[in-house]
Amino acid sequence: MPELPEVETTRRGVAPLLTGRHILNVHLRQPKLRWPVPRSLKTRLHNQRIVAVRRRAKYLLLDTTAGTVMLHLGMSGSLAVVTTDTPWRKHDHIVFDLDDGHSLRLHDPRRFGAVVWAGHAPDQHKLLQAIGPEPLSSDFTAAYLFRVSRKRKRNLRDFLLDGRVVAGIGNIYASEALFLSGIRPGRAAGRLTRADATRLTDAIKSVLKQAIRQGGTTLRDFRHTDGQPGYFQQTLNVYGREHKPCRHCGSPIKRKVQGGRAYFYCPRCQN
DNA sequence: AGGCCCTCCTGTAAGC
DNA sequence: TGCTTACAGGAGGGCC
Repeated sequence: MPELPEVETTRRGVAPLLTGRHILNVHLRQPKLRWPVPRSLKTRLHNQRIVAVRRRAKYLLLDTTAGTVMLHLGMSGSLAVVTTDTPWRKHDHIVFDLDDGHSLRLHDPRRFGAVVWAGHAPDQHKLLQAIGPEPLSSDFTAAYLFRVSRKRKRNLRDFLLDGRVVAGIGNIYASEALFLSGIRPGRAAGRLTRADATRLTDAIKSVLKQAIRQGGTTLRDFRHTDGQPGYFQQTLNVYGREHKPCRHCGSPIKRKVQGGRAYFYCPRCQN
C-alpha cells in the first residue's frame, strides 16, 4: 500500500523515537517475508545504536553503528513504536527492542514487506542500485523525464511505476499526477512532448508534497505511527473515483485495467 | 534493452 | 447467512 508519501510519513513518525536508541534484541516472529529475514540480524544489531532513519524510494534505512537495515512495507506493512510489554498483534513479524522500554514492530498481514541487511554501504546495495532519482530532488527534472521517455512504448502509468525511471511512485500517485498534468495514463511514454514532461514533472512533485503535508493516503489500513489516518484520500481527484464526477469538469471518471492493475482518469481533462 | 507476466500472502467486500 | 471470487496501494525475477 504505502507509496513515497506514506513511507515518508512513517519515517517522520518513527525517526525521533528511534534515533540515538540502542537495539537490545531482535525478534524474528515470522521471518518468512518477501525474502527470508536473516537470523544473523540478532547478533549484528545487538547493542548497536541507531544513528539515523532515512528513506530511499519506498525503502526505510535504519543506519546503525554496525551497518544499515533496510525495511520495505510492501503493500500492507506498517511500523509501530510501542512499549515493550504491549501484547503482540497478529502479523507483528519483526520486532526491535530498544533501550528505553519501547519496541519497533513491523506489522504486515500480506507479508510482501522485507527486512534486509545492507551493511556499511547501503547505497551500493543491489536493491537500491538501479533506482531512479528521488522525485522531490533537483535530479528529477523535465529534461530528465523527457530524455528517458524517448522511444518508450509502454503506457505512462506503467512508466511512472517503474522505479528505475523515478523512485517511490505507486499506482495512486501515478494516476493523480497524470490527472494534474492533463495527460492520459494510457498514452505511450514516448509520445510525451517537452511541455508535457514539464507539466508532469511539476505535477509529480506537487502531488507528492501535498500528500506528505496531509500525512499520506489512508484507503484501507495505512496509519501513522500514532494510529492516525492520513488525509490525502480527501484530495484524490481520480483514484478510486470511477463514475464519480470529475472535480474539474464534472465528466464521469473512467477506470481502466492494464497489466492487472487499475488506473483512473478524466476523459475530458486528460488527453 | 525493453516489455510483459508471474509470484509471494492475507483481508475485505462484493456477488450469488 | 455463508460460501466463492475478485481485488488490493509492490516490485524483483525470469522469459521472450
